[in-house]
Amino acid sequence: MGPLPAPRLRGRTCGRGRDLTGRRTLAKPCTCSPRGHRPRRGDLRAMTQSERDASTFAAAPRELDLPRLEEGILAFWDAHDIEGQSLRLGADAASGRTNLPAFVFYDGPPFATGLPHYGHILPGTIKDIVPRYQSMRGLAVERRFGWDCHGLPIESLTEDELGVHGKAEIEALGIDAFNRACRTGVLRYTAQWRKTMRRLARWVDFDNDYKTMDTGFMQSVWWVFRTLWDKGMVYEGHRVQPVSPALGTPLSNFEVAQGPQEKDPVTRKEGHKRRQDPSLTIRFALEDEDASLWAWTTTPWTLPSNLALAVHPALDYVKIRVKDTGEVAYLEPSRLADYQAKGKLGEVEVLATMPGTALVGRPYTPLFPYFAQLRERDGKRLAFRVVAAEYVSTDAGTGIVHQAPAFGEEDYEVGRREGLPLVNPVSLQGIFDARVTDFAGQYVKDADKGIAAMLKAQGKLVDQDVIVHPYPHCYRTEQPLLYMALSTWFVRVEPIRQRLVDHNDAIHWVPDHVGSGRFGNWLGGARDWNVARSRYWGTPIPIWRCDTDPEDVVCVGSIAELAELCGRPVESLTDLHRESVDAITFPSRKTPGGTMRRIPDVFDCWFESGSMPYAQNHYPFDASKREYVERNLPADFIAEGLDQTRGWFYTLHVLATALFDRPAFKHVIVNGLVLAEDGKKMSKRLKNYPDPTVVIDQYGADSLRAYLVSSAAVRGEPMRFSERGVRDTVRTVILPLYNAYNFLVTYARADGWSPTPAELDDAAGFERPPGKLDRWILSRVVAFVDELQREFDAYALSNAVPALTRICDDLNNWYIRRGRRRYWRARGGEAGDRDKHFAYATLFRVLVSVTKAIAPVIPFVTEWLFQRMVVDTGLVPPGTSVHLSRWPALPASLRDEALEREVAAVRAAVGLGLAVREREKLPVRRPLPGVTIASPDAGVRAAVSSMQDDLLGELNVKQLEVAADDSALCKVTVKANFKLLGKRLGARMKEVGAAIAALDAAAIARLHADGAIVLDGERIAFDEVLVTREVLGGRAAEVGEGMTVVLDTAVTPELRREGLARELVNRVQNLRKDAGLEVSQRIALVVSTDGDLASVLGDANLRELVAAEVLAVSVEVVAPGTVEAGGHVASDEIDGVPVALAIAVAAD
RNA sequence: GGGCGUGUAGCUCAGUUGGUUAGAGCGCUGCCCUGAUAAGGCAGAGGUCGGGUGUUCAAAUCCCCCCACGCCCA
Repeated sequence: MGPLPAPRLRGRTCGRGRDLTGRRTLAKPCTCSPRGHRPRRGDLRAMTQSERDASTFAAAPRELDLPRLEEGILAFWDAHDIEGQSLRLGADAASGRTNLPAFVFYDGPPFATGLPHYGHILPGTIKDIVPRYQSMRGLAVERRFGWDCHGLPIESLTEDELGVHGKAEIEALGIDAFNRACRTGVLRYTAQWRKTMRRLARWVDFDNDYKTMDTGFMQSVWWVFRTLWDKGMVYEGHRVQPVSPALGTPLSNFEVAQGPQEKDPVTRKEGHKRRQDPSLTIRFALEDEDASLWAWTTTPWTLPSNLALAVHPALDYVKIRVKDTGEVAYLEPSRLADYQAKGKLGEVEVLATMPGTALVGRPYTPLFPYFAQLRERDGKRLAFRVVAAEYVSTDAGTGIVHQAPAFGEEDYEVGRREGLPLVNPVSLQGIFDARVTDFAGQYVKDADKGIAAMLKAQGKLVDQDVIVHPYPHCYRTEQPLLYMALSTWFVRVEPIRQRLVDHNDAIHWVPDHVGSGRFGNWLGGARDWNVARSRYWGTPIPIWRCDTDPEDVVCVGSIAELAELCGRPVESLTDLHRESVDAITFPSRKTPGGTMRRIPDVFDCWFESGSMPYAQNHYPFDASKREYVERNLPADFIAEGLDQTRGWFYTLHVLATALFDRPAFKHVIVNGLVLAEDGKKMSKRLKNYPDPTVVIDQYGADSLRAYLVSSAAVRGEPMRFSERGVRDTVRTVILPLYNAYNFLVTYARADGWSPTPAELDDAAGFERPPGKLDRWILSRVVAFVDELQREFDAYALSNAVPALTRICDDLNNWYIRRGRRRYWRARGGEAGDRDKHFAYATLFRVLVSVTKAIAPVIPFVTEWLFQRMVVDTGLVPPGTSVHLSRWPALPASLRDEALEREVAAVRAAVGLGLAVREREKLPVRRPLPGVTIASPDAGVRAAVSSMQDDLLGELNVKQLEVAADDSALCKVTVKANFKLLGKRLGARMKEVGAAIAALDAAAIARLHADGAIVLDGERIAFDEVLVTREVLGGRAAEVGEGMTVVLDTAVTPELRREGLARELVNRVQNLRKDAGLEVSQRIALVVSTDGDLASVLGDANLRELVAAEVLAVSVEVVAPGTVEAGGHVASDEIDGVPVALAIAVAAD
């Protein structure tokens, strides 16, 4: 798809041309100025200087250039510090400087490692809409921007930039230099972020932001950790982690995922790069029987660390004798069959079958002597025994799995459960230490061969093979990773699991399935949290350990405490990063002669994100904010993407529960991922999405916001971003609202009508209009405002824009359309003036209310409308903003649902009538003698009768007849109401349903009259059937919506002449429009024609009708061919009669 | 491999405790209307409701299995 043209709206003079049939043509050249040289009439500042009359509406711009309009509003907000006023209200309330009720919002910190894209713009919009709405509701909302500065993404970026990779190189460069580079790198994009957020009208305080790398923030993180420590929630443990031996460092999951990938040749699935590894089947000699256990491994280098063998407790195992050798061995029978099938094993005799549980506990001889001393402890068997493990599978191997607890996560878990010691004779570089005497100093993967050879020589090898399998490799060195248990620090989560689940019940999730499903499940199975990372750029873990007694550790909870411990002045400790605190040591208070040194780890950066409610306010060190923090937990509202479920949402929740036994937030909107239009991830490389700044410059931020916030993504589902969608939003959302405003301004200016303060009064004080049309639109607006309020209060944002389109439809396609003539200048009479006043006042009031209610979603256009309607007209002082005003509060008593139903019935009748005209090819301009509306519903009949004028006008017919009985017009059939009857009849439903459908007209009439009928022995009530009507053949009628609409199509000569007059009116109006006349300008009309048309104008009444409709002060009929070219002229045919028109502007 | 979600018209999505003609908007086609609107109205074409199985008088909807996509976890 090529680039989409920007929507450009032009004034009437450069509109698409029309020919005189009223059809639009594309032939007419466009006279609008080229982009960039447009008249600046849409610009707020320009307009306020040159075009604004005191206390009346400014003219609508000839062109609506949304991006430019938005820039003007940004300048207006800046000039009057509107955003600042809103933000300060929030900050003041939050900090207790004012008594305004507060609405508490936490901003989730983005990683500032790139430019903002749709994945930030969508949550950014959500985070803007809710606080704007709550502000209008009278709450003060503090909104502080947050920056997540630490963590691996920024470290990786810095490594690339500095060209240093891995621990050794970073430490050679110096942590100081590395962290300095991280510190500058992380703020590189802040200016662009700020610019983009401003352009999107996201009101958020960048000046009073928080950064996770600020000393105050970091000190609060220490406090959080120390508090957990004091509660006994911190312990040192091990976790099996992937290690890159070449880099000599453990890797994060993120880095593992960045390792080389390839597709599996069979499954075609992307996975780790595949490699060849040895595949050994080893015999372990049982100590209590002259037999062996066969076990299998693909990592021979872990065999020296073997401490157990695992069997599945529920699987059956067999004891066999191999016929050739006489060896007796145990293994799983399906695996036995596999070995035999592959020819690795000959005939066997099955000696016994037993469940895995029967093998558990049996002792075997250590394969190697290195750790044989672990066989017993305190006289009890410790290692080298069979254990049970559910994870044992029969996919490969023997069904008996070698266990080396230090070298696999599952092994580690089994070892922990079984109380096995943790034996790790391998360094981070992958080198065996001295304990493995035969292979000491060897790289483990190199030792694989020697280990296999030794086992073979000792007769312990059953089988040796090679396996090709996907295996994680180092993202830098491409060497295979080694998994090993490393010491790390944990926060206990398992003991507070139930509290986490309980507090989650109090959280309102949007969509709710995230809370009950993904998040709830995660909490229910929550594991202790490994909070330590052996990295550099992060908040150092404040644990100091004695160098002579590893059990002697202290956790430091503040700068002051550290200063006291190390004997330095507090003022000298201005930074808490590794380069500043690693060197700090102090003598142990417990261990004489011992020196306390910090452990090298830093915090998982999620620990910092989860600490933000406290750390952003330097809790508890800043005494002025202590109460504030405690009062503002939980937050009223947060929002982030679905990917944060186990990230920020989780860490916030865990820490709030652990520290304060509270949830961290009350309402949360979870947005889904924004995908490219092709349904794939947005990718810079593929260029499968348009640059956000380009989209904003083209269509405006309001359109983008409205588009995003109407998508499934605000309900946590993935959405496909389409530029076309943004463009359509301009047309379907922004323009209809603008058009309604444009109508008001056009006529108010022509009429000199200006609003008075009474029209701004939402309270009950204003004078209620007597007319049905006005009362109807007011009722609709009350319903609209209520609906938005309900949706916003439920944090359901996606229905706001559809609600706006519905009210705009009511406004443009019924209220204004039906009320059009009320705004025309020549009305005369006191009654007319009074009606006109209500017409203007109602439309004005409606537009202002709609503008306010939708302001949180489309802040620019609404501000622009507000300025033009309310500020320019002098109702409020300059510098007033829609976003600082209160939510519309129209009296609920304006709601009139009965009236809404009436209008709905009339609009339905009109729709049916127009459908008849369509089908019968009866153009609406041609009047028809009558319409009959038949409905058994008295409400429908009353509605069409009472709004007869609207109905006749829309359908262009002269007479309305209303009837209750439509039996002469329609064929009535009934069918069962399955929903009702099905419950009652169950299995008989089908049979009875058929009987109901077979009822004839007479039976239906009886059913209606008696209220019930007996069929197949079942009594069927009238309200248990559904009535369907079908128009009887050969009629100009349509049926639907509980009524039948029939048109009388007998056109009299008189009606035909009137139709011709209206055709003529239509041609003149088109010409007026093409000529660019103002709506109130008078014209002199010359019509050149003969025949029927000339005689129509010869009729004084019809000539008067035409003249009145087109504002002609004179109508002259001349013979064909006498209208000159030039000026405003047009020619056409009406009913085959040629006609030429000429108009000239006349004096008023 | 596990958890959660998604799959309905060309596109974006509704579809209630299961109820028999599966809807809307956009786009397309035709017709119509206009004293504000590059708008609007009416209609038409367009669907194996991802596939399969089961439960039921009745399944887009409930069960089970499978497929595809996404996120998170392993």
